[in-house]
Amino acid sequence: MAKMPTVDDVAEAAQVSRQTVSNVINSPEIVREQTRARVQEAIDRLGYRPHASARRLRTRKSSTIGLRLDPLRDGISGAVLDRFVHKLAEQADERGLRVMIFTANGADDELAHIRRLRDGSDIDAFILIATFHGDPRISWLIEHDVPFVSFGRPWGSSLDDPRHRWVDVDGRAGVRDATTKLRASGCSRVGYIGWPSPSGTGDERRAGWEEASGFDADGLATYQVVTEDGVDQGAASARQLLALSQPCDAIVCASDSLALGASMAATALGQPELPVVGFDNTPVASAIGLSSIDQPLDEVVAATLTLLFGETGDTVRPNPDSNEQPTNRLLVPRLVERRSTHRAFGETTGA
Amino acid sequence: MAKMPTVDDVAEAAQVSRQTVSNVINSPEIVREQTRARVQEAIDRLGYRPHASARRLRTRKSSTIGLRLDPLRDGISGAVLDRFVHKLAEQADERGLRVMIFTANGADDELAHIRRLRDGSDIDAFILIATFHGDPRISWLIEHDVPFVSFGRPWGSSLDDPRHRWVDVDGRAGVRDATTKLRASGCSRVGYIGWPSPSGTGDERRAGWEEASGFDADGLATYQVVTEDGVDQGAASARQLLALSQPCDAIVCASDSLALGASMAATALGQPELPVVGFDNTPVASAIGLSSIDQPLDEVVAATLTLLFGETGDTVRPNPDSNEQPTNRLLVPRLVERRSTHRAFGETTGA
DNA sequence: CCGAATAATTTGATCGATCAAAATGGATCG
DNA sequence: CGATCCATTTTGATCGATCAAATTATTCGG
Repeated sequence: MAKMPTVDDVAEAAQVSRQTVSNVINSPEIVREQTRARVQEAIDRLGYRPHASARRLRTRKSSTIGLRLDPLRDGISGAVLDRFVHKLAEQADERGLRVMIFTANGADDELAHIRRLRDGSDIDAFILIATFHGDPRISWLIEHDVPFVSFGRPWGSSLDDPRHRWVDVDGRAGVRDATTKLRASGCSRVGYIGWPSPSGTGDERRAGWEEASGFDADGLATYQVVTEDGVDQGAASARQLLALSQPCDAIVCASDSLALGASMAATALGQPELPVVGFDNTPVASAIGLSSIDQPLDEVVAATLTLLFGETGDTVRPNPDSNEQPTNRLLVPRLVERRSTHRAFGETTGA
Repeated sequence: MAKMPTVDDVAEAAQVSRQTVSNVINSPEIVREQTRARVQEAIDRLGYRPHASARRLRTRKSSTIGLRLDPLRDGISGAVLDRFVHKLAEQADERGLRVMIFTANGADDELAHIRRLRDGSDIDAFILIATFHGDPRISWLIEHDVPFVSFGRPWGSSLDDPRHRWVDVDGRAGVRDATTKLRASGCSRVGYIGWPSPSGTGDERRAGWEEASGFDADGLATYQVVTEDGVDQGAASARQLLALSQPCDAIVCASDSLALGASMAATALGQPELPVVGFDNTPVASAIGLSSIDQPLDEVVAATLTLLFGETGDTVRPNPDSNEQPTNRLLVPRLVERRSTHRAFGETTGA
């Protein structure tokens, strides 16, 4: 690789001082237009690029976001996080930010990584995904004053500590709307397949169904099945719901995995038209024409970056300590309708 | 954030010079044990961490790998790349390397990004994924002497330019073995569903089937269907293969999407036991019990890093210009057997 | 046309580490 | 005992940029 030109090289070429070159790059408005043009020409001609490490050393910020990739889940739902990662890379780039990824085994290991990256000034801010009840990372990050935003609301304690900025998707509203829609289109007994409690996201989603299902206490108990995530589990649960004396005539699930299983079971039982709705709008859902509740990841990422860096900036804002402005965002998901509910909704949407 | 200690702080605390502190960290073997221990104690006590940017400025290397995330594919198969990313983050970490991700729209945009990151000394080396025929990135990177390795062999020209280091998975062997195995277990007419030519990976996979299928020219033409990727396409193709006067009694597919469709179609036609094999071992395959050919991503990543950095090092090796040592690796995938082929193989493996 | 105020540019110091070379301290040996 | 050699440690310079303060150029009112 040829030796890269430095500010001094450009300065000499443009007959100005190094600082002026620096100004042309960082605060062009304070440089006279005529000078600016001359310097810019030299920059282009020499192919100058600021040396990122030198700049970071001096300015003491790295403009880099750290993101830990969750351990691979075999489940289908891991795909959401992958989409999140992708969107993050995209939008970070637009703000002139970099994204660095790492993996860790468990929260402690993750904190060790964060500490190392943070202390080495490698990374300015972190994004946490998949928060859980009593998440030790949150308190540690607050304690050590490391700027961060979590994708996932706090569960349990410290529910409205303004120092914890977060973005989340309102799964309850998503499920509620889907259920309402199914009922409005004529389904009278909408069943639900969800995860065992306590599960932050899972409980929210179930609550959405309960609110909109129109069942009384008995009905609520009858028309929901609690099970671990998985295609087989979804299939078994669906068979259960369809074997009732008054079988349900639509099913909403806490995940696409469950929905896929439910859908296959329904087909096997000769009811391929049974409306089934999943959650997360994973590639599988789109591939097999399964309606699913889609998390608005574009907005999630945008909100995350805004909370961290402000509307357009690329400088981290410190952990807030007052209630001056909102420190969190709860976004509403939307139902993507596909074959699996066309019968119910009577529309035709591309798969 | 409290001010971080520097080498000088540690030096003072341990009553040595800054260089000795530096040596303790970078070449402990040249420091007297007694001194080393004292310095180490001071490092631990003060919680010192080298400032990454300062080090990079001086050493002129960033120990950072750049990776472009492909545009999101809606297909199920995108999952392979996600797994790749994950493994890469894991193994890079073990070598003390960092991974920085970015996105781009098309090869040109990607090159612009690469250039920027490279010129800013942000990144030492790049990993390319999803190479294609006449890939412009390859020649550009070679031309500009940017160290890189591609996951994906070169297609078309420059087949054995030693300056192009690559790692790939031998899809042909994978499909061949799966086909052979099916035939050995009693299937006499193994069909194939694959992508239209020309497609580097697709053509290789098909060739594997052709080599092991045992068909004559007529049979080869009859028992393969060419189609775009997709679940619906897989289902349609499978129906076609099963409607033959001599229907096939097993199907191998170029992807899990196709295989999923084929499997569903077979079930719908009352043949749920028809052996179906997919490719990529995506989460869906594991979720629904579909046998699939698994790319050994651990090995792929290990080989990639070895080609770039040597056996254990963390320093990039320049683009090689001679044939001294191998500059590529072709790895063999392995069949993961699940429900979809249990009948054929007579085994019981967990899903 | 002068001096104050403001704009534009330059100079010197610094961020925190490592490199290269010089200095120190012992051990070895004739 | 003194010269030599090796192991260990220290000093001075440097990587490429930006900050803070100083300097020079320009504008404007009276």
